[in-house]
Amino acid sequence: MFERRQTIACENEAASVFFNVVSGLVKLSRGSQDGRTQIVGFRGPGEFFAAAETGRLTATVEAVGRVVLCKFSGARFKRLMRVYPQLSARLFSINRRRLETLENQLFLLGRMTAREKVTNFLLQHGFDSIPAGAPHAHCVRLPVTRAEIADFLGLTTETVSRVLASLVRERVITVGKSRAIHLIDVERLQRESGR
Amino acid sequence: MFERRQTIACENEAASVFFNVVSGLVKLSRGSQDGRTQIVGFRGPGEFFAAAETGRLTATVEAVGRVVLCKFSGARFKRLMRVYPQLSARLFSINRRRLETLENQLFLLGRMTAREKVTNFLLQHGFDSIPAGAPHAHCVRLPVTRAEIADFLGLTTETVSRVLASLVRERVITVGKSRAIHLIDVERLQRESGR
DNA sequence: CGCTGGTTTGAACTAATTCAAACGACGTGG
DNA sequence: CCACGTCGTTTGAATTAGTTCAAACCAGCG
Repeated sequence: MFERRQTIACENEAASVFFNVVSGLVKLSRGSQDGRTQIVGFRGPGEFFAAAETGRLTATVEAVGRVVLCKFSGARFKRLMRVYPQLSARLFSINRRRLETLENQLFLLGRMTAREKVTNFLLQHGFDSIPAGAPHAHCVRLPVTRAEIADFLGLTTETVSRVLASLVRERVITVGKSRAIHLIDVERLQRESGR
Repeated sequence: MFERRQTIACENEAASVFFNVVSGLVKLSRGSQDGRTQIVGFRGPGEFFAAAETGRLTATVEAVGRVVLCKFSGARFKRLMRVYPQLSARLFSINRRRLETLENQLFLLGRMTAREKVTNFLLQHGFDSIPAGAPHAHCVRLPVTRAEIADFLGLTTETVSRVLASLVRERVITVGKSRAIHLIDVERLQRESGR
């Protein structure tokens, strides 16, 4: 169990462990000395993150909100792998999917405009998005701050804020209190999301 | 066997295959309708690329120079997996390493300056780099064009060219004919490579 | 010798950043 | 319940890194 903002594990930290997210959301990020950081992924309920065979984390893990985790030691995890052979195949296919996700993100970071980045984010990360009654009014509850969105998209908070503001002006979305965002014109978002 | 510029397989193409690179270099890339492309990786001799279980490639594969490949059909590959169980473990750990590489690339694309991107590229992709006699004069033979470097680093050819020019002006590197680049001041490059 | 594909260079432009300030939401404690 | 402080968000103005467009240049090659 970790509170908002708490660091769960650090980049390069020696730790032969496997964590499963029970509830809440964590972010995995890379940083440089001078303070720049890039979020390389989020993990929600049912998802996991783990140290490589080398026993080192490739990213810093931090709680986005209140988070409950289930921790397996390296040894215990190996035991599980032996008992459930299909687990190994499952991990393999999850890793494959993650590679694809990261490739997508490479295109996003390297080739998309700020607007495209943000619309993509809105469409993909409706973390607990509710496809509310009306077909054209999905509500996305974003548990992350503008700064975190920025660190994920390779932008600044200001730019994220400005893009959202312009989307509001154009009646494509509306932003409510406490990080709620309503997607009004999903089709338009999709058209503008590039790719 | 494929010649320079030849497309070996296309993004989303249905193809249950596994390719091993025997000699030469291929690039994996993602593209959008409007022509933007982002290279998501290179594969050199001894490395492989394959379709996911879904049987679709996640990227377009193109020959960088003349390339010799060894192709395994999906069925044949599965047979190999059964015969050599350690192969599966090996693939797993390679995928893990690839995840880490892509995470690095995310930071590079999202948070580094053009200069840092290029210096990183020079240091990492000495494809057939010769640690020549002198300790401070590594020679990198780049088999890729400026445009390809740009597509890998999320820049334009012009920017890549300009950064290289400025590195030459500052006597950190020299560029020879036919894509040879000599790294004069490796220490400086490392210092400037960010991270 | 003259193409062709790749590279370099310059000048103008623009998307996104930086810096600064005001604003709003939310929880805490008086 | 309200005042206060903190943290996050928004907005504006100025700046800049990188792009775009255009042209010249260069190397390799038939």
